[in-house]
Amino acid sequence: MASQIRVRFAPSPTGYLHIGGARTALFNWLFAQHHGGTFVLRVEDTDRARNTEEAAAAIYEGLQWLGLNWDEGPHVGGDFGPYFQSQRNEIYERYLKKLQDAGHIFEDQGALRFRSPREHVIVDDLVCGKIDFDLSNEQTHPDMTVRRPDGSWIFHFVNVIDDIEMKISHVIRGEDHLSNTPKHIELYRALGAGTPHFAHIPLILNRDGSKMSKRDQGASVDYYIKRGFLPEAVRNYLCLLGWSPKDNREKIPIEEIIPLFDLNKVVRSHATFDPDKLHWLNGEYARELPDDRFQQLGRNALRASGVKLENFCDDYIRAALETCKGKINTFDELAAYCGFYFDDNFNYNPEGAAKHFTSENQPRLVAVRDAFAVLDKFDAAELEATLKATAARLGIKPAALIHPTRLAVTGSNAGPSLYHLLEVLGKEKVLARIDRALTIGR
RNA sequence: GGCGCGUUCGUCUAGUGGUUAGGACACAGCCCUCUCAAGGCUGGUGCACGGGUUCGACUCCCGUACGCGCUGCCA
Repeated sequence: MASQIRVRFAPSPTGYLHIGGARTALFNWLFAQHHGGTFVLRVEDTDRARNTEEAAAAIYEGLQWLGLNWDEGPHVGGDFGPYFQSQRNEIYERYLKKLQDAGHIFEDQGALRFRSPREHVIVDDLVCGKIDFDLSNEQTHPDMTVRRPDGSWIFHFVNVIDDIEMKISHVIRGEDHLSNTPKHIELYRALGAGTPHFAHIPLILNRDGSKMSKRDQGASVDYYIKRGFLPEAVRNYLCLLGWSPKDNREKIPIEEIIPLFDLNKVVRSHATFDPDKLHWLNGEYARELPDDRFQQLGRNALRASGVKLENFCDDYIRAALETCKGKINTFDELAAYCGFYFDDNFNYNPEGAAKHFTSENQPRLVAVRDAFAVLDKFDAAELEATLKATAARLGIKPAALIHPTRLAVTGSNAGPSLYHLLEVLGKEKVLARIDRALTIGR
């Protein structure tokens, strides 16, 4: 038996999916998943119907990336369409007529307004609790406009009608709509429709307490797609913003969140978006990625950074990426981390060069080079043994050789395991790079 | 201005009258270690303020402050 739970995400096609909108969509989706209900996507394009498809594409892309697939809406259809407000004019006309016939509508300079009954309206919110709004004062609560003189519709009106028509059972939306809710309820009543359940979820703010807006870095889901974040990590992080499993877990698979998710566990206060924590959580997911997916995402990231992978053979790329597993948090860090595999003309880290390319280390590096040069097997185990033997012969600690060698072949003080990286690079490149360092380093 | 919501470490949160106020990110130190990560250990920082109620308040009530939202012929 199908559940009667129906929720919707109703974005305006702005050309990007806001991180707060994504979280609202996520909570709706989770609620639907939890109850075996239906998740509807509706595009609220009352105002700017022109480039709707194009502007909505970014929203589809963001939702799909996060795995928030809708059961009804654009592309997938459904029994309550169309799912674009710009195509629902007849429905709105019909409802307007109904209100007009009942005497709820009056004209004001060409615009149409809904006459408020002017009473107290109790909003019984699933997150915020019961709230009493006093709408009796016309000065503070003017009659809302439902239609502009040019015939276009106002959000409050069409939003309510669509929720009625689409049989939405739970309206889960941002807290910025809480104060609008009593007006909406007046409309439901005037239309003789039952009111849905409401749940207003707290807003996501910037570090400085301001509302995240389009201009803020990281306010768009697209930002995380481009920066090589993992959708499951972003989704997990978003779940933790305003909701908690209450058992101290942070990293939770979505399959485990679904049965746990409930509106009454949604926090009432605003949340500040913390990029650091997302970064950490992404690393948690990145570290346990299956090899094939890591390889795929790694290659994508390198190509996006301008690395010409076509100039290298597949085994080499594979081996190179293998040494990076578990080392990066987001894939946009990859090029900086292992770009040396694909570029012989890298620069040396200045601090590192000052510290390790010293006259004292010069002969040591030569010793390493010579030891490596006579090796037949150029694998990690052999390289490690050789380097350590060389250190012992010189009467110094392996570290005294390791650091200059790493800098010489990678240009950096940090990176993948030295012995493995040397193996991947291969004898020819390793020797050439040490030679280059010996020239430049003096 | 009016109305509404909110306020536990810097941040996300647990906590529903009696707790050494817990966890996580970030930060610092130590351990491990071929670097960097990861991992382990340790540490510091918190109940906005003022009144009540109560034997006892982070928890309940009132007020103040601060933040946010709404107050559009934006959504």
